[in-house]
Amino acid sequence: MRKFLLLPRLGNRSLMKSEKKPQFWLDKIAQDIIDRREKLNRKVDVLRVESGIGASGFPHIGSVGDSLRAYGIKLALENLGYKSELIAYSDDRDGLRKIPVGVPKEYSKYIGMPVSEIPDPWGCHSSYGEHISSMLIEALEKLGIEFTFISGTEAYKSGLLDKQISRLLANSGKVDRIIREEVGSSKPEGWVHYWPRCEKCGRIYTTRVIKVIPEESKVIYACDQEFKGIKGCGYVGEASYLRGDGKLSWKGEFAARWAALGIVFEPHGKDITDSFRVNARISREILDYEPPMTVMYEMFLDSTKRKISKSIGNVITPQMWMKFSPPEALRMLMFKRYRSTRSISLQRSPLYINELENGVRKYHNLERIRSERDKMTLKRLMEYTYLMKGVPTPWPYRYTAVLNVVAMLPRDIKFDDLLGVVADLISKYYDIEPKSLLSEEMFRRYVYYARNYVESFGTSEIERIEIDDSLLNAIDSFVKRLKNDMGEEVIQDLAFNTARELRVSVKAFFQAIYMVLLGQPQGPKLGPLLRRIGIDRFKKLYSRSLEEGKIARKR
RNA sequence: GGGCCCGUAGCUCAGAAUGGUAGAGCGCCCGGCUCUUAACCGGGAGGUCGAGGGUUCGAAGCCCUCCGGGCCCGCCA
Repeated sequence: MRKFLLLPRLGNRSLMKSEKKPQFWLDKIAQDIIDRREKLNRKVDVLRVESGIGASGFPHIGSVGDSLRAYGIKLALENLGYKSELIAYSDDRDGLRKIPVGVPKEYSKYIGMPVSEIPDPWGCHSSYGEHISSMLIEALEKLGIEFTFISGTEAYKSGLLDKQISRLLANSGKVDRIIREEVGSSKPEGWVHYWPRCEKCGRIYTTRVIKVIPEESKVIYACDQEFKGIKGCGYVGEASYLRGDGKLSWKGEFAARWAALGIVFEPHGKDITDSFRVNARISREILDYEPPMTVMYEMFLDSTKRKISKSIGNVITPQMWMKFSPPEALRMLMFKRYRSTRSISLQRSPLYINELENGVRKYHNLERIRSERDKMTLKRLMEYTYLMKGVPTPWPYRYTAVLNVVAMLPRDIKFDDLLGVVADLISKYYDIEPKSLLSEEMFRRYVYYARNYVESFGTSEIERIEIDDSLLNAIDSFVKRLKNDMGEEVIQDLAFNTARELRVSVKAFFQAIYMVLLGQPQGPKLGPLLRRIGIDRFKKLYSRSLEEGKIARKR
């Protein structure tokens, strides 16, 4: 697909001509990586893929999407029989650019300083940067991603990038030219794209390289630039560019990392497309390293198609996701496709879970899928969703059922009690022992997600509903016949018999009752539900709805 | 000023590298079932593939122009 061939163009198309079989995108890219490796005659033991993890702003759902997709490629490469490793590279050498919400305003004094050298506002980690990246690491672990963590700061200090830095600085004129050709630059011509750290004020974004002295691996710099309203301290000094006394600008840093670590794949968001292009050229033309393959993924929008932004307050963090749906649902969403997964919304989490359940079920019924392509896509999607460790057999109950039950129960029940009650109801629903439900991890998680969902989003409010005359008569008659001492089965039978006797559609009859009861056209099995709610309470609810005009007669 | 992405059924999107009878899921309509479920089974309606032009025996796809939506760069990443 042309999109991910954007950077490294595969020359030898005929190579693949014979294999016209459609492939899942992760498999396809992995195969391309292998083909290219042969072509470049690059012999390395471990094929490394990379995902950059931000350390300056709070992690959001898109951040883990990047890592997840990179991890998918790692799995795909291993699936082809190669060793692979995911590098999660923390950008904790980046300077602080702005103060995120929730961070003290005084922190503006740290603007322009590397986030790894700024104290942790929450006091639990050794630095601001470490705190932020630990949040992301935690999320990645919850998602079941295995990775090797590299701190940018450590990378610089250990000299990991020294060879590349030296080469970039020795060729700084060429670097500047490439940047100008690709994206332009407002800096004066001949600018050295490197940030020395000012030894006096500690900032990196207020400095300017005056001279590069390659023989001594150092630069002369002046701290006289302005960044975000912060003026440099005016200090002039010299700094070694080896062992971490500064930082490459993004116009070259990716390239240095790729070359130093031997990265063969790294996904990127739409917002840094240009950056990738510049780095690809720098990598190829200056560092003699053929840049990694990549995919460009879209930014996430919320359900109203607005850009996710902190100021609107519609940010979704991985932690928030985990409150409403399982990690595997997120993995499925991210693996499903890599571009145009445009909107995402926690309110739609029941949908995502439903999709997961459907996927699992279909996986065990692959022969039913007619189209070969769809069959292959679903098969691989589910295998990747479960990280190649095996797709579980479908569980016999559904999240929507759990959600319906939780939604109609009082909100103030303690969680443990809620579990019991829900297990009780669901067991009637699906004819499973409550005990075996309670022993299931997935079931407990479902109740947890459902409770959080109901707390955050509630259920649809009953507005005014119109019910057909004949249906309403049937419900009337059903309500009249209901007796306090009726058991679940009796109630259930009564509902069916009433509908049949009065010759109304059973389906419509049930839907109408659920509308009255829950404001939605379906719900848990009626008998147990009414038993649980209480016959009297149901009768009162019904007559009150009639009196208040919430239920109207449609003729 | 420069650059990128997207536009295919009511909705979400496949299909585009390699041109060959327009697809799936959901929704909707009809029917079935041992008749509540974002459960199952069968069938159906629904698309000038954003517009126009070009190349071609043949274009959703390739080329050009335009329209619409979104994004990035010219601070930083």
